[in-house]
Amino acid sequence: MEIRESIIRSLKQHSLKVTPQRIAIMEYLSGTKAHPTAENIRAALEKTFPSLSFATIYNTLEMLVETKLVSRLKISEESRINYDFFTDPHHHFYCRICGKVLDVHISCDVARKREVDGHCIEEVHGYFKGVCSQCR
Amino acid sequence: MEIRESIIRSLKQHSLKVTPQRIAIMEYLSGTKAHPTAENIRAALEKTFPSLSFATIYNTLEMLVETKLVSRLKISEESRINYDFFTDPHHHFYCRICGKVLDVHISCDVARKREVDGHCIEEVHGYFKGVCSQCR
DNA sequence: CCCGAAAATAGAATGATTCTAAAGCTGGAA
DNA sequence: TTCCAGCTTTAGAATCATTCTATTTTCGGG
Repeated sequence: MEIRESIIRSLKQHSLKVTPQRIAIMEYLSGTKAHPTAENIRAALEKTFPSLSFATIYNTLEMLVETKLVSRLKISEESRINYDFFTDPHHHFYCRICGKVLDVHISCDVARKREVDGHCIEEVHGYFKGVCSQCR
Repeated sequence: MEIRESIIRSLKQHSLKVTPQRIAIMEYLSGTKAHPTAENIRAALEKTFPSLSFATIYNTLEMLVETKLVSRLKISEESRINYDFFTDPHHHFYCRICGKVLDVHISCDVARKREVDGHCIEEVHGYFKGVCSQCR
């Protein structure tokens, strides 16, 4: 399988061990647009990995954030972190009715800046909050 | 005093009781550019209010957020909330070295949008992360 | 000045995330 | 192929910012 192979390749590139848990978490993240939380990941994988622990999930996510494959979204009002398999830079929308986190398709000059007020920018998060088109 | 009067006025406008704790928290917030956390507020006011509890601080902050006088920033990497006495809409910068949250002075068209992808926007947060001018 | 309602307090509870110690894998070397 | 050191996983405990609870105190209209 295509995706599985590229996941294994990217683990090896960073000299990280290839484990079924890591592959499953990465496959799940890369295959969804839902910006899952750690709990979502556990729920999604509990059939195939009944003993998958939060420690493993958080360790894997930490590793993915370090290697810039995934970014952490602190957008929800529920004090949970949503994880986004990083493709192109884009902004996000949080619906206060249904709680979903959605990608926003918009061109943003500001997000492309490499510095502001003399500060060096390494990361940009654009968060919109309100009511999504479905919940209106 | 000017500021104290306007604080009292805005509490009365929302038919909220005027208490010394509320005034102190609001005065402190409106007088700083540091985007304090609940803990920062407690530390700043412990001399004048030795028994000020977190419940009071969080209740007051909740009330200020409800009345749109203050906004919650989830920008730091330390899982704490920074509070911003709301004046004009503006973006924020988080320095991963010193941990400070700074105002960003930049004009942003995207932040003025009232909807994206059919979603109704009620709130916008622009978060930049990196190394601030002092820490560079 | 009184009194009911709202607010403040101390301390317990919550809940997402992180840590810990022990057991289980992974993958390079022999 | 087997071995083994070290990295990973696991269950469960710990952490810690925030929220809740029960009680006491304060506010402010009458």
